[in-house]
Amino acid sequence: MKQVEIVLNLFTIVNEEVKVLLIRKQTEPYKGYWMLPRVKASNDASLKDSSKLMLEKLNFETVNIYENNTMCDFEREPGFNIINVLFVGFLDSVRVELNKEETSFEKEWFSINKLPKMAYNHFEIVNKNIDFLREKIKRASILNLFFPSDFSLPELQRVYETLLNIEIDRRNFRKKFLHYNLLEETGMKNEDTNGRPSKLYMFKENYEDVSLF
Amino acid sequence: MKQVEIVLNLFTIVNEEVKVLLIRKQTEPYKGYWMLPRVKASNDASLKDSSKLMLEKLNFETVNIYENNTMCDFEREPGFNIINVLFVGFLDSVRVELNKEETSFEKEWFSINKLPKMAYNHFEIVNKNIDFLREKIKRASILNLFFPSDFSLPELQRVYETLLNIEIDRRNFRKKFLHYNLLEETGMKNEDTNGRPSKLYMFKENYEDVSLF
DNA sequence: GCAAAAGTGTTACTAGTACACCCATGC
DNA sequence: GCATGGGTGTACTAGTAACACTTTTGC
Repeated sequence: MKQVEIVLNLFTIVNEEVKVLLIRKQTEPYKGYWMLPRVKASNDASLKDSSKLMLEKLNFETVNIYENNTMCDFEREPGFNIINVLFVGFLDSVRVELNKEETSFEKEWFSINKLPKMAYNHFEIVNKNIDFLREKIKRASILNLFFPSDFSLPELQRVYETLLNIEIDRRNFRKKFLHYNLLEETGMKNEDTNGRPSKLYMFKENYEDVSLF
Repeated sequence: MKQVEIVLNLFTIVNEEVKVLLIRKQTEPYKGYWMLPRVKASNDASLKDSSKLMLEKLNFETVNIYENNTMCDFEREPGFNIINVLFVGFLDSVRVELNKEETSFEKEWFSINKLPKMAYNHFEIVNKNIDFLREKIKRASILNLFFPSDFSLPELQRVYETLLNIEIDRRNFRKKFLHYNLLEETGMKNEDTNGRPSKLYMFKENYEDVSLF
């Protein structure tokens, strides 16, 4: 037998820490373990549509997700070939904050450095997706999907510094993104800060794909 | 119902043209059309293993293949959700030459600029995989998988010039690859040429991932 | 010895890095 | 008015791009 599972891996960055959204498994096997949100691939909908439905169940509606790859969990059940189709999304802290409300299942954001015991091969999956993310932010190509709108350059910089584990000069970081003509100002400012409010940006409709790091 | 198909997309470059391997479909639907080699995902083997089997059937044994992504062909048959798992490989002209022998099915290398009528969504798949390839050769990360050994720098350069549709200075191209310490000489030379034989190289076991283009 | 393709080094320019001061806001 | 974080310009350094001649082979 064969089974196709859609696995959703949502990332965010809070206080310089990369975090993933996990939910608590309520049934055996692996009862009480944490896992990535998942759903069986529907026969009546495309993979993308099924994953959108899953996002809605988690109360995220405006998150862009990106299909990464598949992973075969051939070991899980003898005679069963389980194929995980991986979707990755990236949320800013505002969207995470809006999602604090109660759900029927336990959910929590875990730092990728302090992951709990996870069900199935989900630990492996998270690591694969982190690599995917790390690689993707090195080029401009799909950054607009990960960062839909309303981010400040210091915020964006923290994402880079955290994920790539490097330190970047603020002025040079600005220069890079503005020089390559990737961004436009929204005209808004982020006032929820101690110091001077930061300008908010969004990616342009069309920009050239360049290598950033 | 749900069905998982492994689709194999082999590329090569001959005379500055990017080519893909297609086989002729012998049964309805799309009888007589060309298609990518494919196989149903086995219940008794991982996706990777199934794809290796398919390679053997095509008489390619030493080709590295790389999993790209999935594509959902939800429209193909009403009530059927067909999930294509895409594998991509890259062959040098020597391996292509070795594969000229007869097979029970018709196979042919088509230039990506002159593709024939193709079955299902395979045209779309080929284009997605070309983009994948194009993106991958811009970084060092998995170049060693695409170019396992025994290539000359002029050959490699032609791949870049063709796929990226640019012209590169020979000296600067060499400098880039040698400076980043990606390659080592095999000590062999390619004698099958008109002019001076070219040194053959291979990628080192370990090299740093850098942005090349 | 001539045609064909490969190998090599130097200079000019462009892009990236390092660095310090001023600015807007909250308390 | 001071603490906090954001925004800006310039000089220097390193990496990329442009360029011509020599070398090795086959015929």
